[in-house]
Amino acid sequence: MRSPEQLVERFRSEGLKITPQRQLLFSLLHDNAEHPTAEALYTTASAQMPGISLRTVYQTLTDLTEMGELGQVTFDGGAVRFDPNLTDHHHAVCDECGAIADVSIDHLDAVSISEPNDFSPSSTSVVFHGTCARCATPTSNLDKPTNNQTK
Amino acid sequence: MRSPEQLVERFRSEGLKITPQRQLLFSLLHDNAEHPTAEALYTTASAQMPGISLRTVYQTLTDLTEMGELGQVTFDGGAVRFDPNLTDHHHAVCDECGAIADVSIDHLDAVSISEPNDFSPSSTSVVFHGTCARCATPTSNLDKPTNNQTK
DNA sequence: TTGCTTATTCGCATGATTTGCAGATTAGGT
DNA sequence: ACCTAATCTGCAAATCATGCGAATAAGCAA
Repeated sequence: MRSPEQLVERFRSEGLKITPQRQLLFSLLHDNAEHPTAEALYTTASAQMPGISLRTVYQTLTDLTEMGELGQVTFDGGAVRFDPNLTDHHHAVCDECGAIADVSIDHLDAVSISEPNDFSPSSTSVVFHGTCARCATPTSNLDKPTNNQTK
Repeated sequence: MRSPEQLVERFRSEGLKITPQRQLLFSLLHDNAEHPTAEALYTTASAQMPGISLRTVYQTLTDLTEMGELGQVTFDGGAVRFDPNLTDHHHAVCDECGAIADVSIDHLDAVSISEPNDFSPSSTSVVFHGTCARCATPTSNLDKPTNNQTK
C-alpha cells in the first residue's frame, strides 16, 4: 500500500474526499504487518476516534482493496485479514499465538503441478503453519502475544 | 476418508450409532472430489432423504473431521469445504468456474522460507489459482460447470 | 464566509455461514 | 418388547459482512 500522503493524492485526483476517518485508516494500515481484521482495525481506530463506525472501516477497506492498494487474505475460514504489503510474498501462521508473518520464499519456481497436468495456474500462494520464534523460545513466556486466531 | 463400510465399523466400535443419515453422508462423501460445502451436501442429501436436517449434516461433518476422517479447506473466505482425500496433496482453484481440483506437487521440498529464518513450519499448503482445462478449452462451452465459487 | 452539490458516514436491517440448545426420536442391546 | 443413551431436528443465536437511506460534511464556487 502506498503512503498515507500518496493515498491522499490519489483519492483527491479521483474526486474522492479526504475525511478524517480515511486518513486515520491510512495511517493505521501504513506499514502494518499484523494482518489485522476489520474488527481489529475498528478497535484501534475507535481508541483514536471514538464514534467511528465499523461500517466505515469496512467501507474504506473495501475501497482500498478495489483500488488495488490493499490485499486481503484469509486463513482457515477465519475473518478476512488486510495486508498492505503488495509485494510478492507468502504467509506463515503460528498455531500457538495466531500471529501471521510475511515470508519470502526461495525456489518457488521449482514447484510444479505433477497431476493433473491440464491446469494453467496464474498464481501460487503458499501458507506455512507452525510455531513462530517467539512461541518457540522457552524463556520469557510472559510477553507472549495472545492467540489472535479467529478460528 | 475410509470407505462407508469401514466407517460403520469404526463408529460401531466406538459405541456410536449407525443412522440412515450418517450412512447417506458416508456414501455421499466417499470418493467425492468436489470439495462440497455443507450446504451442497445438504442439498444432495435432501434429494435422497427428504427431511434430513442441515444441522445433522453439519454435525456429522464435524464429527468426521474430529475423528480425522475428513479434511476441511477454505478458499478466499468462502464457506468451509470438505475433503475426504487425506493424502498429502494441494489444491488448484479455477477462477472461471470455481472448481477445486486436488493436485500433487513436485519439488515442494525445495521450497524454503528465506525470510524470516526463525519460523519453524510444521506443514505447508499450496493453492494455485488459474484456469482449469475445461474452462480453458475454447470448444464445447455448453457443458461448462457453473461457477460454484462462494466468494 | 456562505452556500451548494455530492461523496461519505453512520446505524440498522439483512444475508450467509455455523454453532448452541432442548425436546422428540431412534439405534442397539437386554 | 423395552430401556437408555445417542442422535436428529428445528429454532435461536453468534459471527462476519454488505445493502440501504437519512444525516453529515468535504470540496468547490461565488
